[in-house]
Amino acid sequence: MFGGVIPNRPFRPQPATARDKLLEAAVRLVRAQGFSATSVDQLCLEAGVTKGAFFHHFPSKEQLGVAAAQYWSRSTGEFFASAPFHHEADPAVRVLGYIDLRIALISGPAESFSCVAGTMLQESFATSAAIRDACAASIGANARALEDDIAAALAARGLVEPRAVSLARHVQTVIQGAFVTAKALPPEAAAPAARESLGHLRRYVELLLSEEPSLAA
Amino acid sequence: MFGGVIPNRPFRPQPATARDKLLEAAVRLVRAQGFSATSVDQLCLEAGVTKGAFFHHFPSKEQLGVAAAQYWSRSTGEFFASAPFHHEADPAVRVLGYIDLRIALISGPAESFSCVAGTMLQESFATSAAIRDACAASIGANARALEDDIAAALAARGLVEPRAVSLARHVQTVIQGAFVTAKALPPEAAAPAARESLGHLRRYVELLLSEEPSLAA
DNA sequence: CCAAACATACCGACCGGTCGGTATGCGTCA
DNA sequence: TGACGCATACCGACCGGTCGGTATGTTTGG
Repeated sequence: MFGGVIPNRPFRPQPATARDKLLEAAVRLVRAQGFSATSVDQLCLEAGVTKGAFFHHFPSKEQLGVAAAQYWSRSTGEFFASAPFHHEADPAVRVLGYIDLRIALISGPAESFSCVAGTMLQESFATSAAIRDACAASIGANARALEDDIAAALAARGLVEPRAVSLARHVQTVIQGAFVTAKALPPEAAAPAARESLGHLRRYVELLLSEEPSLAA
Repeated sequence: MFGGVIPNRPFRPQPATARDKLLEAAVRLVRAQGFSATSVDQLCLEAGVTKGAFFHHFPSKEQLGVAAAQYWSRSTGEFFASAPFHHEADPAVRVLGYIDLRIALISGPAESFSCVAGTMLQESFATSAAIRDACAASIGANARALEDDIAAALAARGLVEPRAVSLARHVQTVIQGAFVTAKALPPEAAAPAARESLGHLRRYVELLLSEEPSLAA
């Protein structure tokens, strides 16, 4: 890969402070068992810090959840922002390049490639507005990062339908869905199935962007 | 709608026994706040039964989760099995009819149209094999119910790619993803966004099944 | 020397689960 | 017919343990 990162979780800094260690632990545990099933004690154990350190850095478990979503959003956002597909001249190629990169990042068991924001969103959207908003911002940022390229690609084909914002959201929807249904399969089948769904998404985008303008009318 | 059912949650029987009341309460609460964030006491309160009744019918909270997934799978399965789109002659129309029905069922806030199996799967796949398997069976049954129609529609167009099993799974993936990303939006925007993503799925299936055989080669 | 960065000990509320007991319905046999 | 025996359905107080959170040190870097 590029930038010397670890495929599934880019931009993984050596966690130095107790705060960083807790955020890293939160990413691992939330992916594996969700947020509410993860206790503060468990987070401290996984991070190798004590409870005092936890509540020194975070006023509550909920605030750690918010911070974890932001940490996740920032590190993944930086990773995708620095990906080489942005240098492609054709916006359609950039869009497909993003999807190909997402496919390439999927490997191993489900908990190693699933999305922290999506997982937390699902269980916290009704119980914690702060966590919901942080997760929504993370997924929304991913969609927005795609929107301009999609808009340019659609415009280049003379298409007014679908709207770029809608298609960008759809891309994130399929990615999130792939993470969910992957968890229904045995570990060794999870990644291939998720990649296959993203393959369908890729084909859809390809069909849209290779469509003859006459067919779109 | 058909059969005199309630749109979002078909085949809702008048819950008579404490067991049924608990399963109905589980559907509501799990949709809203997930499984592990829902306590046994809360389930009893919502169902209007006592804790004694709970553990009379279920040996553990985990087993209630399994039963809730099966209850969900059975009631939704019966609903989709009895839907009128099955009477269409063209298998492609049946497939699109299924997607259209799924779109029609999406309304109101996210917790009123989201999937119990998908929600529980996400948080329990690593902590409870029994719940994971029950949820996986529910989603798998939905995919399998589509597979024959998809296979027939693809065969009628002379397509060997994609495989029917893969496309059937993809349909479920997009549906699950739509439920997740809907939760990132304010309640009034959730349903329209979810419908829009299923609209993209519908367009993809349409593009596939209306594709000229020459293009597929 | 003092704040920031931790560690330790502890709290009350709530968790899933247990247990002794009651109400009710049904088959059975004198 | 009716009273007995027994299973099912349900009740609610209670248990040990874990939960998120707090109070109070102790260490450490500037």
